[in-house]
Amino acid sequence: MSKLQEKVAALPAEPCCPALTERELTAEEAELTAAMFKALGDPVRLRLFSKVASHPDSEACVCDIADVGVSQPTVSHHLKKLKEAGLLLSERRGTWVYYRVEPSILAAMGRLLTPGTAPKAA
Amino acid sequence: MSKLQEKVAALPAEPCCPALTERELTAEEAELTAAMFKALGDPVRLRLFSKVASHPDSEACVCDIADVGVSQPTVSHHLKKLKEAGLLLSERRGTWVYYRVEPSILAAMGRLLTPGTAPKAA
DNA sequence: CGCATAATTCGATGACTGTCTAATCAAGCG
DNA sequence: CGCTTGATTAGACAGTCATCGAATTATGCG
Repeated sequence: MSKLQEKVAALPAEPCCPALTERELTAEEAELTAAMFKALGDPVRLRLFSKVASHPDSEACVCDIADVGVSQPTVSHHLKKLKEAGLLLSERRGTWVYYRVEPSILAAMGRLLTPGTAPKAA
Repeated sequence: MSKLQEKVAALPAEPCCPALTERELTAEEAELTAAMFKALGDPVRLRLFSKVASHPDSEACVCDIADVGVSQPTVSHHLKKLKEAGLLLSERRGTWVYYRVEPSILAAMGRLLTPGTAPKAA
C-alpha cells in the first residue's frame, strides 16, 4: 500500500483522471482511481464515509459515527483506510479526533462517472 | 456473493440510494452500494470498464478489450464480476461476446457522489 | 501524579480475491 | 463431422483484508 500511498499523496489533488467514458484509462490512472473506489467498496467504510459526509460541515468526531456494528478498533482501521485513499482528513481537537471529507474529492469522483461522452458507432 | 447478487438483481434499477452527503446510508443500502464501488475497485476491472464505456455505443467485444496485461481467463473472470455487480451487460453475437455499460448505472453512481447537500453547522 | 475516557496500534486468524494453467463449451468453416 | 478460434469454467495457490481482543498512546481532570 505504501507506494500507492505515495502516488496518491503526490497527486495534484484536483483532477486525477478523465471520465471513464471519455477514453480508456492507462494502467497507472486505473491504479490510482481504483484505490479510491476500493476504499468505498466496503459496506462499513461506505457507511462511515456517508456519516461524515452527511454531518454538518461534512465533519464528525469518531465518537459520533462509531456505531456501525463493528468494534472500535475496526472503525479506526477503516477510517485510516479512507484517509490513506485521500477521501478523508483527520484532526485532533482536544479529547476528540474529527474526520472530514476532503473537499474536492466528491466532485472529482463524480466527474469520473460523467456519462455520455462515448462516441456513437457509424 | 449470491445473496447479494439477488438483491442487486431485484433493485428497481434506477435509484438505489441517496447521495452519500444527503444522509447516512442504512446497512443494507451500504451493502448494495459498496458492491458497485468494489467492482470498480480493482485496476484491471476499472480499465476493462473504461474500455467498454469509452467504445462507440458503450459496447465492446471481449477481443477488443482483453489486452490489459492479464490472461484471458482472468479477463473473463473480471468481466463476470462487473456483470454481477450490475455494471455491465453481455450478449453473444455469433463468434464474439459483447459487453456494454448498463445504461442508467453511470448516472446512478454519479448521483451518489453529488456533493453539497450536507447541512452547515450553526 | 493517578485515573478515566477517546482513539489508535499490535498481533493473530479466518475469509476472500486475483491470478494462473488446464479443461470445457460455443460458433463457424471446410 | 473434425478443426480452429473465441470465451468461459474449474481448480489451485499466494497474497490481501476485515475483524477481533489486548495493549498502547493521548488528552483532560482532580
